[in-house]
Amino acid sequence: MKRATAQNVAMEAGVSKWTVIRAFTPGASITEASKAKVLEAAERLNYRPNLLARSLATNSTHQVAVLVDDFANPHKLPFLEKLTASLQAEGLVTMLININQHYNHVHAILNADQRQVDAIVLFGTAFRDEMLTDHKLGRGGPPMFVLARDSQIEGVPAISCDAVVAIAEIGKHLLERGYRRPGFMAGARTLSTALGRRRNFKEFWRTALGVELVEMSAERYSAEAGAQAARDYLSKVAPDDRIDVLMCENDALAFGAMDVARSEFGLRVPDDLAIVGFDNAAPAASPAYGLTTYEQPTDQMVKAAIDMILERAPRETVNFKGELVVRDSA
Amino acid sequence: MKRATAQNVAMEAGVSKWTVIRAFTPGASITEASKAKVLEAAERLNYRPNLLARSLATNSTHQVAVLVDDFANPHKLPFLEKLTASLQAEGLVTMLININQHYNHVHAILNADQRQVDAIVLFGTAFRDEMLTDHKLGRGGPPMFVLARDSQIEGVPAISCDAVVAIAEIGKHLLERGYRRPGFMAGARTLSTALGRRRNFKEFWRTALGVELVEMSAERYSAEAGAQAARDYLSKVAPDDRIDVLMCENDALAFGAMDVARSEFGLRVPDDLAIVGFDNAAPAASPAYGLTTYEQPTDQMVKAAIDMILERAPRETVNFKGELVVRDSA
DNA sequence: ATATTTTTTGCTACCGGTAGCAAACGTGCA
DNA sequence: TGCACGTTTGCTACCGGTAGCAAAAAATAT
Repeated sequence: MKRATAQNVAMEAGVSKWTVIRAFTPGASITEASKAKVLEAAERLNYRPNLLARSLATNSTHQVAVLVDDFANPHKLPFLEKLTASLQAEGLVTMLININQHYNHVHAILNADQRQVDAIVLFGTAFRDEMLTDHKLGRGGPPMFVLARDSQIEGVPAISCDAVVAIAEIGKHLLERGYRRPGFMAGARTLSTALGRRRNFKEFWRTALGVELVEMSAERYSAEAGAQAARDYLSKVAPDDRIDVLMCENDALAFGAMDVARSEFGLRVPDDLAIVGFDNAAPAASPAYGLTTYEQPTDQMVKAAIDMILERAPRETVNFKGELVVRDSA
Repeated sequence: MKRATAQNVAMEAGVSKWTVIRAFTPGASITEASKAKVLEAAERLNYRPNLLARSLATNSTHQVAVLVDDFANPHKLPFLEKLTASLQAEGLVTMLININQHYNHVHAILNADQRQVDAIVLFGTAFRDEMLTDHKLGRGGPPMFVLARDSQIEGVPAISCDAVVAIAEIGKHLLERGYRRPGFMAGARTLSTALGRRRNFKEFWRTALGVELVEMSAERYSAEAGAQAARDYLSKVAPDDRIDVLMCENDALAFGAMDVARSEFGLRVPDDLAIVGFDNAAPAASPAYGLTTYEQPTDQMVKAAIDMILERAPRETVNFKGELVVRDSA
């Protein structure tokens, strides 16, 4: 059965279609009598306005494209939950776009643009800045934002957790606990801008103690990749030459690294090797891991993103301060 | 700057707007010459077709609403990754809808319907069947599907993992390992249809050994809720009277239960208490948990769902066989 | 060269709403 | 009773495409 349109309801109620529209427009000029008549007819025909047609006419879809590429990170899920809930509370709907080998940023952005989304959020996705600057997609297209990641791109504000402050806090804590031989595990190496944490961490130790950071990198941001990177390092370096603390770019890597250190090399954490993560993903709190990590202020970040989308706040890069969560692993 | 329309490109290229449209319609009747002319003009004006207008005219949005309510379950993330990737491979886009206190199924379904989505997928969400049957939303609205959960609802096919087979396999395994005093931890208790696993498990033990299942239930489907439920049980029941194996309705609950059993009650898993989960979420594979669990055939399920959405397969309830993953915990 | 067929192009009508103007209506007041 | 005024209703034009028919142009046959 075909859906009823305003025109159908109008016939049924014996009025014009514009009167029907008015009955469904809050604050429109219409008498109680005709409104009741229309609503009753609408009920009978099971009519509800077609938002597609409305979007076309008003030039606003109330849809926001959210691009995600890192589904291996358990931290994404609660973050995504908050983001979608907050968007929905503002009457916005989430178009979730999975960025992968078969569907890259350019595909995604062009498609979202053609669908007339109100905004595009790059949610922690890994991309080379040139990709966005080359394709001048800005031209009258939807505004773009980078969430939970840095961005140096002109006209694309970033909403993120202040990496400088975060690393300083973590570094200070590790220094106080007496760690002296730091290591850092990064995820996918290819991305210039994604490496803020590594750079800051390296700088910290150089300045504080004059020591060089031992760097390793995982293929991807996942526990398996973290496990493999840790395995490579630990099997290559003799116990006495090893680092005493490993900071991982995110918790997923840290879980993998900790698993390998404990079960494959018999190391005690933190006594033989301390481990620090980043994100405070759910398993970090479990006694099985007890991971010392850094929690991003996701509520603030989500709020800020939405304020920018709705133009309630200036569209410019902002950084929020997170919080060090000290547990057993360091 | 306003976006260019087909009309603008037509002026620029010196043709009619229908010729422009044809240049962007694969297989349309148009000479190479005018196509080239149009594409060049389009490039100059940065034109790309407005999919909103197309959707309105063709009565098809290529959008699929995916409703999710259980963001505490880490298993959701990789599943969602597959689902979105597969939808995108078919040219469909995912509208991710977060079901919670402030935004229930009726809201979500009505909204998705108004946005003219091509299909609605209830992805493992908890709802009372009446909710869907009362509101006769089917009337010309988009087809609905239940994914990764049972459904008895007329006209709403379910794509799920065969609970009977799954529970039989798990039960058989536990029986062989010599467990004799089974317990079951369910998530949110309110849902009649969601309790298939519990019912089958109960039935299994009754039939096999004539023993009664010890039942407990968590507030929600999360590690914290699982931890609390386990804590309640273990602190209430003396060691000698306790169950020897606990099957949890999903892995999230199992992680919480295992954490509490080990770290708060000093129990060895599986010696003092064996634990079984369901889903094979990522942490289950970690040596920190080594959880025996049951893996749903997510690839098959996703494929089946998409085949139904695209009407490449009959729209009827299907069950797939999963696989028992035996690890250390049972 | 003309007639016929095929391909290409342009056209009207339509998808289901919105914006804002103009006519119709009802009411209060002289 | 007539006029001014505010409210309600209906109207045209539009958002940016699609469908399918008719006219024009190009290709082929006679």
